[in-house]
Amino acid sequence: MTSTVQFEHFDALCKEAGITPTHQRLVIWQTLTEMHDHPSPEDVYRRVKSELPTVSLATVYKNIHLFVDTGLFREVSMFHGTLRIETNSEPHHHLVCRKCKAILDLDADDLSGFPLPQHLPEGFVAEQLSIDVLGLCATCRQGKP
Amino acid sequence: MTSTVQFEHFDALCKEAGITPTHQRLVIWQTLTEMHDHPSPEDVYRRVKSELPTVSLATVYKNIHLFVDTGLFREVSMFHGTLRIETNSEPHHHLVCRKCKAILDLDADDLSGFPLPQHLPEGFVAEQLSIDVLGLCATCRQGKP
DNA sequence: TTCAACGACGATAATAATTATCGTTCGAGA
DNA sequence: TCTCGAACGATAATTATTATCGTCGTTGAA
Repeated sequence: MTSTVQFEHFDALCKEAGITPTHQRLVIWQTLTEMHDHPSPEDVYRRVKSELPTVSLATVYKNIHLFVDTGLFREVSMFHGTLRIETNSEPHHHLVCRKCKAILDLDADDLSGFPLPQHLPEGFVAEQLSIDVLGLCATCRQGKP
Repeated sequence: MTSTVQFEHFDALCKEAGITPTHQRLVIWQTLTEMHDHPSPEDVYRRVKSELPTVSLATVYKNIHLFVDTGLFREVSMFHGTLRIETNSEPHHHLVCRKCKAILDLDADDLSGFPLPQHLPEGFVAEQLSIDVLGLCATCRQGKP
């Protein structure tokens, strides 16, 4: 459901990022904001195609990378062979099952108050922390204790 | 340089992990312990092949996964499309350049005192934390300020 | 408003990484 | 030593991703 407000918001984001706001990009962006997990490019493609049947998988890839490069979305590929996109814009971290590779979000509160490290190699500028808690999910614990 | 001590150590590790200690596995394991960075399977293959010319790339892949699954090594694939193996056994975290994807190790001291989170979803058992500091390395900062 | 220039799109070929298959060989226990 | 199942090597197949290229859409200038 494309509202004018959403479109204008997207338009502003594109201007800020210095990219052209096209119809395809709008739909891909909307789709991403409506998905509240960590979809793969293929997942996104499937949903976008239902709204925009002629879209190409390559376009989805190109624009996901564009969004990630310009900071509209973030990548979260930890422990997956495949690219995953972070659609949750709230500050949070991840819980990753080392067996089934499921990714669960973890409120930032639970891992708050953590300072950016002080002793970095010469010239490295730290921008953000990515914290993953590795372990076993309930389901996988059944199989192998 | 395979010493008896090393071989016995590997033998014990295999027994503990419940896997058969073969010659190929020994060489792959040794190679990994001698590399102090985050090699790709292809990197490992090249080195192993110099010692064991008939080894197959598939064998390297199979055994890397086996080592990772049984806990002899850890995977570190963050922000890479490709599998990387953690060969540094000291507790530490990573510094990742978001542009060139370089991975640098960060002593655990610099990120110490971090508690495992308390409010986990029902049934999830946290085993370890993986902390990545994202930013720009000195080289990449030159190109795009 | 119209038009040229350039970037974006879609289709698809190509590449890179990884995994599966399968016949042969090796290692551990009887 | 012998036997069986697991591991190996060679390679085909698969999967994910990226590049190519002709066409189309968007934007800014006239």
